[in-house]
Amino acid sequence: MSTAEARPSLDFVREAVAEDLRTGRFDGRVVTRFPPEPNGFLHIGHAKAICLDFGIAAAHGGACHLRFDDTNPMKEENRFVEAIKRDLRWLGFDWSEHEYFASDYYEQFYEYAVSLVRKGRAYVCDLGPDEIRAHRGTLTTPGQESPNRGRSIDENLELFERMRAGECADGSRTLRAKIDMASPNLNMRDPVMYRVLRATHHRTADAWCIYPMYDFAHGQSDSIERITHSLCTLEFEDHRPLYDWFLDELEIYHPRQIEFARLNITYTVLSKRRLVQLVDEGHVTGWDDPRMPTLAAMRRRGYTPEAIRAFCEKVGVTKTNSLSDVALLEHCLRDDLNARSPRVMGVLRPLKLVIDNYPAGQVEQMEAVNNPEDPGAGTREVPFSRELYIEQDDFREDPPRKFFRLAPGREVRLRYAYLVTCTDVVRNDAGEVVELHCTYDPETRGGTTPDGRKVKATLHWVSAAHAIEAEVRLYDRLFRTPRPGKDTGNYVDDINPHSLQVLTGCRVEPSVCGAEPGHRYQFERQGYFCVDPDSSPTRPVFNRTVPLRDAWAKIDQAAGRKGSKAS
RNA sequence: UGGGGAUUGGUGUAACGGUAGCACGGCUGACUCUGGAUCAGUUAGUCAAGGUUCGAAUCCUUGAUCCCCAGCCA
Repeated sequence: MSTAEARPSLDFVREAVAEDLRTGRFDGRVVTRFPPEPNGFLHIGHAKAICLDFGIAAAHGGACHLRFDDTNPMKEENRFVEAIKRDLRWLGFDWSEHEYFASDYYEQFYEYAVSLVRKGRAYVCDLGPDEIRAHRGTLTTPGQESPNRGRSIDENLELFERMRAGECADGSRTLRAKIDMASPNLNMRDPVMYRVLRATHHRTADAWCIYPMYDFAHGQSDSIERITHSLCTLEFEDHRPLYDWFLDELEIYHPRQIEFARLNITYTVLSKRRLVQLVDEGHVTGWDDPRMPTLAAMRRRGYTPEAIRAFCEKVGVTKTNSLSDVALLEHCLRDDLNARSPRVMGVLRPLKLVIDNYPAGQVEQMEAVNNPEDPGAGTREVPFSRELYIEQDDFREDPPRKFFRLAPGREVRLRYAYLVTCTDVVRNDAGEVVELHCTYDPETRGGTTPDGRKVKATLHWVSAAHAIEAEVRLYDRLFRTPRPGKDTGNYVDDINPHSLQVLTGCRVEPSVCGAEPGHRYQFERQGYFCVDPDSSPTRPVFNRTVPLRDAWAKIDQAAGRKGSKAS
């Protein structure tokens, strides 16, 4: 074809879709699906799949179905389907009327199974779980055929009907596909299609006591919905022969399964099993604990859907097992937040600063820019007075090299206000600095210097009398190693004990008063923060979404490593 | 010792026989009323060995390493 384009290259999945479009394999249709099991919350690994599934459909004017893969009533709950839908919408995707459940197809699956029995391709097996395992063989040795493999079609039909009718005890019998017990692919060694299980299903309640296995449900669901491209992760590559086998034997519409590598990110875990464990064992406060990699947690922490989508686009889609640097995620986050977050001043660890030559009782309203990246965001007024709070970190009595902030005798700018010079230091009995005295230069109102003199630092501040008291929750990575469990053998041992630091008595400028949960700010020179639902009207609670890149912190840390850590 | 995948700078990802590029990170520097942002520069790579070819990350051969599979989970 002459349609070879010099556009940004397509990933291998999109290329496969493009090829199918060229060859007319699916009559020009593109229909994908996102098939979560409702047994937990969606995490950022799912976001990658979601962006792919919905992205490919959208790129070709096709639909992406949301299908809950609910074939295991033991683990699935309605609260998870609700959470999944909420998170999908938040991420920015719309499945319109295409909301399905594998459990909607149970009757159809049953008929499919019966037709396979009639064809002599499936049989009822009386082996228990342990016996089935023993008969399966190993990776290097073939399995043994079930003693029931030769049952007559009529007997299989009758037995399968009795399984459904509730005449068999849980685990006593299964329906199995008759394929090849010597196959090198263990999935083809007469895989179980149905098991007997008395559990109340979150949707079908007690209508069934037999439930189909994933392999006997997924492809058939895809087929029923006339999916064209069924995208899944690499571990299902071994299942594709079985996916194809069922569809071929059933002689029904046959989508194409394509596998891609799942997402991994440094300093976190992204398997549902592990996330469940973190929640159940109380290592975090819940699925939406802001330290979790779940979408609900990231939302609460202040991540934007745009940042997550940008990240998913940047990591790409391949078959390579990879480990993405969390720094890339944070870059995407900052990139988005920088463009849209209103700036505000907030002091996390307050240190009182008194301007001796500023009139007591006087209050000036200083004009501050809301977002230098967005002129349309306008300005606001911030009250200034004689007694202020600045950040404890912004003062050093004995400033190290390259420390440009406040120190005895040094002049700095108070952002949007005045230049001040430190004249005195007040200490408590323990010798800690508890208050600073300064003088200000009235000629520098607004932070300007009519004489053109320069100061190396600009500090954020709040007026002591006007500031609002707040709680701030500082989050660090949940794990202290890039690959949790890699060296310790147990990822739980790598949990970072300092992943949450709660600061109380923080002071923020009055303009944030009344901000709704979810509202995001940049606290200048500190990072991006977001109002937590735990906030009350009188006392806001902020989550630190991500700190600003901090050149000084890097210098300071490097110096600290060499020793000389004066207290 | 079975089967299925994978292998390009520290990390992620392009290149489809013709100059190994982009992004993140790192490091310089410029600029700055956020030590932010921005801008400029820089660092560093084709798993190995053979072979084919004028020319190989790409094709062939042999080997190495890593991941997945022995649930009546998905």
